[in-house]
Order: sequence, then structure tokens, then C-alpha cells
Amino acid sequence: MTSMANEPATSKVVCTLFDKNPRRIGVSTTDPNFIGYVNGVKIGYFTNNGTSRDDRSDNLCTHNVPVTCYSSASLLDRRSVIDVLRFCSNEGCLELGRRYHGLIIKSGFGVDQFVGTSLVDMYAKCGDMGSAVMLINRMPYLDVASCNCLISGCAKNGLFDEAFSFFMMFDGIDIGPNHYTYTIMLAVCGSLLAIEEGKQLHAQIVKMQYISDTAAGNALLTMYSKCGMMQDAESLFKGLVQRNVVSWTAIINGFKQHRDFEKALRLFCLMSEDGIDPNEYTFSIALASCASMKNLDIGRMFHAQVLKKGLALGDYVGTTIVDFYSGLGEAGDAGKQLKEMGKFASSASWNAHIAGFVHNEKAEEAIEVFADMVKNDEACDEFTYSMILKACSSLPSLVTCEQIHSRVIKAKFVSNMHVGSSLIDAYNKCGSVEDAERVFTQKSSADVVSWNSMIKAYSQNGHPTKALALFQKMIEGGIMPTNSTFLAVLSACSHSGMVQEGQKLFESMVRDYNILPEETHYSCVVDLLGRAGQLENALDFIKNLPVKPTAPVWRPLLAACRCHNNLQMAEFIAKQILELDPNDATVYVTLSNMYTEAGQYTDAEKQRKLMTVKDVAKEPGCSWIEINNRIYRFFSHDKSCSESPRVYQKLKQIVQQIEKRGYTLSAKEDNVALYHSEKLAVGFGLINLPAGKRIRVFKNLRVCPDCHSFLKYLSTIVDKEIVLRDNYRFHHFKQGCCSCGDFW
DNA sequence: CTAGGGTTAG
Repeated sequence: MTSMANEPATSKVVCTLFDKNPRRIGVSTTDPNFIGYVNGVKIGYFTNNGTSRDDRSDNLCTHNVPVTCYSSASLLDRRSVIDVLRFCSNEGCLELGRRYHGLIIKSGFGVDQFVGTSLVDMYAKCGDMGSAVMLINRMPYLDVASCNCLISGCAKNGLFDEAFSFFMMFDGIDIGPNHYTYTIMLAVCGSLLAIEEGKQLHAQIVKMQYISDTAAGNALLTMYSKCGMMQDAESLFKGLVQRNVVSWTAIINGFKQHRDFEKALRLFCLMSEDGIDPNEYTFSIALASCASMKNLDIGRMFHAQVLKKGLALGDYVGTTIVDFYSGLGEAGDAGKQLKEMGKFASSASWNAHIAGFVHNEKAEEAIEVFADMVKNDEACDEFTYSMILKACSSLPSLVTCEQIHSRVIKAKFVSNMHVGSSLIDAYNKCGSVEDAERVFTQKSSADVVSWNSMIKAYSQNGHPTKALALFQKMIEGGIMPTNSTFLAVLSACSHSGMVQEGQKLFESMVRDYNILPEETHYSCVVDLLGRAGQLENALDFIKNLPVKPTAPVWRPLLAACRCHNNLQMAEFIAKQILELDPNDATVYVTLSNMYTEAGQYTDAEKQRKLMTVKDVAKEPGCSWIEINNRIYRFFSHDKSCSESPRVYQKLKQIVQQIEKRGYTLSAKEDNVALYHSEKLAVGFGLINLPAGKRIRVFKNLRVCPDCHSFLKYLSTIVDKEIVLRDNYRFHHFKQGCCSCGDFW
């Protein structure tokens, strides 16, 4: 045996093996996870994970399966055997299929080629590839249908390299691929974005005269559109001998996937003119397009159409409707749809409702729906946990986060990429780097997303050195960084004044990792230079960008001008930003306050007037107050809070009292954030906050004694409901106070 | 008779 113990064979290795006229694939009898050997060399590795849906088979056994299932073997007939196996394949009932397999062996139908193929298909579709391969090897002879089942099984289980290997097998044995085989392989190419291989298959299809087969044509169409070649897909579509509803759906979905929603909807109309009726697939795509376009009217129209056709309660269409309404903030309609779906609702439908609340920053409502979902015994999946953890981060609530974490552990989702990284993110946002660290180290295998989350956690919680060290470790571990990785390390450098490191990283991004910088990276570099006071360098950087600078690229430089008192440059930058985004309230606030501090009161007032005339100050979640020619802006994640007159009065009172006490509320900071956590207001922006940074105070946050007493003072004047937690950590720490940035 | 093509969400 070779030493390839834990890695799947690559198609390259396998292809060369198959080139040498392979005879037979074999399977290990001792290790159920090994799929097989060719001429004594292992070619693949399967994980036997087909048991995940077994909980469903008990129900299905008692309700939906033909009676013969329970009858003695002698009562089985060939027809129903095949029917039941097809049923198991479609529903993913592995356990039921296994039991049925036993009956089949007893009855003697096991030797039947068609029954054998159905069995292979059942195991493959249920995810038990080990058994599928074992059966293939025991079949008296292989035919194209059984091979297709095997290849299709690989493809459905994400084993694309293995699918290719088995496809190559056709060259070595007497049977050849047929049109079924090509459709399967085209789907594999689509998933791998393997356009070259796809084109080769296209050529073979033409040569073999399968091109007139509708399914093959549709598979080609999908392959091209998945690979991003929409022009080829469209011309292929136009040239199709026969366009059925699947062809139309495929091309419409292609344009939807590439975010050309208008074109997608235009084609939807053309389709009806062509006399083809849209079905549930087409409607799902159309509704999802409306959701992405944020077009409530057209979406409602589609909703009406599916209602009329009686398709509105199906899992996919129904869920898309929930998603459509909740994504547009129409939570009422979303909830109504979910309720109407009743038992037809799947976990996806619930997830869509939760996601809508999370995206619209209504974390509490999201958690309520989650509680409802649990109460309804709906199984939570990776999406549910990932979404609900995002809700925890925006609250932010450590307690809720811990509760969800325990559910995640119980449901065995910690190792899932999305759930794991959301967990790290959530602990990060709740201020507990220690917990984030624990999740990260306990994950059996870390994926790049989790590495990114952990680096970001260090970076955002005042551990820039740790962030960079972890980045180094990641590179040494051979993990390819992504653009988010660089965002995290660049911001770590920027917040800790490591200008040179930051610049080096930015350069290596393109040079060593071939990652094209985006707007956010440029913005980070501008921030890096600006914070360090290198205003001219930052300006040069922007001027020399290969693309036209956008408002988000200019903004950090304006903030830097404010910090470093460069009014002249601030005026120039302000002009640039307003040209790109005339409604940016920050610009007026910043300029006005800078003029006030420079004693240019007329100029200051001019800015405030402009701001009022343009009515730009009314950002959601933000209110502002003018005291002594200065503007203070208050942010709160709770819209109703920042917009309520009572709160407005309260805030005004606070600022006045603060000023009366001789404090200058944020000499360099015009934004004051008001956060709530678990019904407590936990923080205020304070003196000398770096621009753009809003403070959050959590129980484990490191606050220096000065700020602590200031925060305590604030808490006494704000409101009775607003109480600060008294368990800050008070010891010497190496990184700065999260409030004022001072070192203690 | 057995195998194939199009749908939801981080």
C-alpha cells in the first residue's frame, strides 16, 4: 500500500493510471472509507457520511412507502423493488434503502442488472459511495447506466476529481459514454469552472451527434453560463433545436447569477411569448431576481402569479417569497408567507425570515423568530446558526452568543466553515477575544475564513501584533490568504501605527499572492498613512491609484486631516468627496467643527447651513445637536432610540452637562455612539477617539482608569436605565485603552 | 425497466 493515507487522488494521478489500461476497480474490505484501487494502487477516498438524513426514514417508512416494504421477501416484485429504490434515492433515505437491500438479496432480485443499477444509484444519491462502489464491483458486468450512476454519485457528493477518474475509465473498458454521461460530466465541469474540459466535452457531444438531445444541450448551456461565458451560453441557447422550459430557466438563471437581472426578467417575458409556461423553478429565479433588484412591485406581481398557479406554498418558491419580502424589509408579509406555508416550510424558509431581520439590523426580532423555529421543532442548520450568530454580534450579547454556541456544539456544527467563523466573529464583536481564540484552536481543521475571522478579532480588539503573528502562521501553514485576510492585517497595522509593515503587506498582496486590491484595501492604506500623520503621502497614494478614487477612499484622509489639524487639505478633500457623494453629512460636520476650532465662525456656520438646507443630517440611526457652534452627532444602532424626542433631549442634556464639567467631548471626534447591550447602554464616544472609531464597552474590555471614571460619570447623568457594568479590568496592559488609546 | 438538464440562504 502507498502512503497517500489521507488525501483524495487528483485527477491527474488517476488519469495517468487509467491511461495504462485499467482493468478493474477494487475496494478495501478493512477500511470502509477507501473506495478503491486500480491495479493495486489506491485511487480515491470517500467519507461515509450518508447517514445525515436517516432521521427522516422512520416517518417515511410508516407513511409513504408501498406495503411490500414490510412484506416477506417472497412478495416482492421487480417493478416495486425499483420503485422503492427510486423513492429512497429521491428522498435520501439510506437506512430504508439498506433494509430494502437485504430483502432484495433474499428475494434473489439482486442479480438483476436493473435492480443492481437502482441499488448503486440509491447508495450514491444517499451519500454512501463506499457501498455504491462495492456493489459496482460485484455486478456480473458493467454497463453504461451503472457507470453513469457511479459518476453521478461522485458528482452529487462533490467528488469531482473522482467523477473525472471514473469518466476516464470508459476509455479502458468496452462500453462507451452516452448522452447521459455527457450531461453528468458537463455538470461536473460547471461546478469546477473547468471551461477547457467543458469545451472538449462539447466537441465530443457534437461528434457523437448528441447535440440534438435537449438535456445535453441544456447541460452545455448551464456549463457555459456557470463558467461566466454568457455570450456563448446565449448563442448556444438561440441555436438549440428545441427549447423547453428547462432551457429557458437555465438561461434566465445564468443572467441572474451574473447579476443582469433586467435581462433575466426580459427573457422571462420572451419565454411566455414563445408559448412556454414558467414553472416553479422559473418563478423561484424570477422572484429571487426581484429580491436582488429590490423591486417590490414586480416581485408582488410574480407573487400574485404563483398564487394563481397554486405554486406559492412549495418549498423553493415559498421560501423565495419569504426571502423576497424579508430582504426588502417587509417583515409582515414575510411572516405571513411563512405562516401560510405551515408544514411545507423548510428550515430554509425559516432561515430566510431570520436573515431578513439580520440584514435589516433587527437582531432581537431575528432571535425571536429563531426561538419560534426551535419551538416548532424545525431543524436548525448551518445557515440558521450562522445567521443567528450574526444577530448576536450586532446586539451585541455575550450571553446569547454563549447559548447559541452550546447549541452549535450539540448539533455538531463547530467545524462547519460558516458556523465556525461566525462564532469567532460573534465572540469578537461581543468583546471576548479569549472565547474567539478558544473556538479557533478547538476547530479540528481551520479553513481560510476562520483564519480571517481570528486575525480580524485580534486586529479589532487591540492585538495588532497577535494579528500579524497569526497571519505569518497562516502563510507558513500553506493557507492562501484572501482579500479579507489583507483587510484584517492592513487595519491591524493602521491601528497600531505600523506604517512600513502595512505598506509591505500591501505590496506583497499583488506581487506574491496575485490578489487585486479593492476599494476597501486602498481605503485601509490611506487610513494607515493618514493616522500616522503622513497626510501628503496619503494624498500621493490616492493620486497615483490605478483607478479613479471613490468617496470611501477619500474619507479616511479627511478624518486624518481632522486629527492632525490640516484645514487646508481638509477643504480640498471635502471638495473631492462632495463631488462623488454630495449627501455625505460627515463632510459638513467635520468642516464646520474644524472652522469653529480655528475661530472661523462664519465659515463654520456656512457649513451648518449647507447641511440643513441639503437636509443631509438625517441619516438613519443618527441624530445631531449643535452646542456652542459645534456639532455633535449621535449614533445608535437602535433607530427608534436615536430618533425619539425624549432621547434627543436627553442627549442634549448630557452634552451640556459634560461641557459644563469642563470636558471637551471629543476634541477630534464629532461622532458619539450610543450602544445598547442586553438593555444596557454601554458606551459613549470619548475624548480623543481615533476618527471613525466608536467605542463599545464590554465587561472584559480594557479601559484605563481615567476613562472608566468618565464613563461612570456619564452613566450617572444619562438615565436610570442606563447602567454601566462595574467589572472592567483594571490592570496594566500593553495595548492602549480602547476608549482613549492611552497606554497604562 | 436502470442513468441526465433548470430553483432558496451565509
